[in-house]
Amino acid sequence: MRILIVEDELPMRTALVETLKTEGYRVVAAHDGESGLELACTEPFDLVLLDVMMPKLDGFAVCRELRKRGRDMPVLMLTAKGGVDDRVTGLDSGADDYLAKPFSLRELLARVRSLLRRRERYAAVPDTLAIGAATVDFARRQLTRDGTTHALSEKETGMLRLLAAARGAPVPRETFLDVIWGYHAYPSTRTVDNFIAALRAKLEPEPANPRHLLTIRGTGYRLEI
Amino acid sequence: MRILIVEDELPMRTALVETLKTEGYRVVAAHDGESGLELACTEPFDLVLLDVMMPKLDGFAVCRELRKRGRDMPVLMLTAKGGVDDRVTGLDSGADDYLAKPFSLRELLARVRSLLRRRERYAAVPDTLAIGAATVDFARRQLTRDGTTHALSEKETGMLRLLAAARGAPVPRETFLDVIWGYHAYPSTRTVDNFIAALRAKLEPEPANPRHLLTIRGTGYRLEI
DNA sequence: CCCGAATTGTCACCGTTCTGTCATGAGTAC
DNA sequence: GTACTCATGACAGAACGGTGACAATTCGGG
Repeated sequence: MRILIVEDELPMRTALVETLKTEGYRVVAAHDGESGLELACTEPFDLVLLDVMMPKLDGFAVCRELRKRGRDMPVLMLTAKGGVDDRVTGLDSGADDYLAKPFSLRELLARVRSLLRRRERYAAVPDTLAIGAATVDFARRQLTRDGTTHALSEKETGMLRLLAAARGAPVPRETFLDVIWGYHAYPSTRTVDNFIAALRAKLEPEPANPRHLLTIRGTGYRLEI
Repeated sequence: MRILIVEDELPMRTALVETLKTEGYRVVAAHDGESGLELACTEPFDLVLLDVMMPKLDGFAVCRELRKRGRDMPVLMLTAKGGVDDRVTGLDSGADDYLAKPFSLRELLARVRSLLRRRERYAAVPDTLAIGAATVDFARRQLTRDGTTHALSEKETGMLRLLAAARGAPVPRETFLDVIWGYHAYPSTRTVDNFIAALRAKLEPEPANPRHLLTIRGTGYRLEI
């Protein structure tokens, strides 16, 4: 797992690099926002640790720019300020999690692991998947059944992806919200149901009698291929 | 991948040649602007490294002349001056990226990779392509449908090429801007939409109901052949 | 077997964001 | 000068995401 650290203060940078190396991650460090952004855009990383307080290009700006350029690796923000405002700005700019200094290295590692794990399952899904009589093309974001092709929205694609990644295991509603919606934005559980309904309409020959996208009462949903 | 280096100072030239050769690129070096321009026009290169400060024909002039003659390989400018002015002149003259001396070789390699990657996909498109009832001739820059032939502008051709290279996957607006417009010149996203509209008018029998050049909301566009 | 609580399905509605379109104008090549 | 290409901003319309109300279903306990 390759991790990029963007942090201007030397002592903190060193501490982060050493800690993460010890855990077996491959670590690259940048000392300001610009070089960090450059690195993040040109080399592949599985996670970015981003300090907020940096001269010139701060962490928020780097994160926004990253998202703008379509990089979707998880970003963990680090900041000295602990205010709510900062938190909101950070998550708004596209960060996935947020850690206020001072933090314990133990806590840092836990969050890093959590973010990496979140991606893992999700990433290992093939480009196309056959579900009953239907075929899902994740790359093209479309679903074909009986010769009819339905476009899938961003969230719909994400939910199907997550269900596929679970390989038939039930996926709790909370997991959908965590992974698809992200750390912030917590819509009601009704929202998840709505998307399930939309997916059933496209996927199931008989949406009222689902045979593939099944309800697990009290838990969530699971995908029967 | 063939790279042309145009640099008058011997030590720098040697360093660049050696570094890039070590990375496995095929490298040719020119020691002044005129011979560099000559080489760039007569032999095929995938990338040009261009020093700005050279006697007689400087980097800006070489780059402008290259573009004028229709060579569209990526150009990476190198200069000792780090001023904003220089940067603007460089990008205005048609360069794709800009690196101020002194720079680390690591950074140079990262930019080279980035520029080459940007082109990669783009190159592997056949000369003509059938899209539904239409036929695109990339070399002649024209599109024929129902016996009517439409001329395609430079940007229109580029966008179609990029869409074709994506093989049905969605192409983000950012990617269009990166690849077709280049590193600098960041027009608004409305510009991309306008070109899509123009392409639809020529490509689609029913431009209001596109069946080939599809919108992927929140992302960009994709080509359904 | 029936009742009631909890969970899920469905629907209409609304605000936000994104896209399509157009008029306009600068810049450039012919 | 004229035609063409490209860029911009305003605006309207559409798609998407999110919510709350209510109906339907499930399940456990009397």
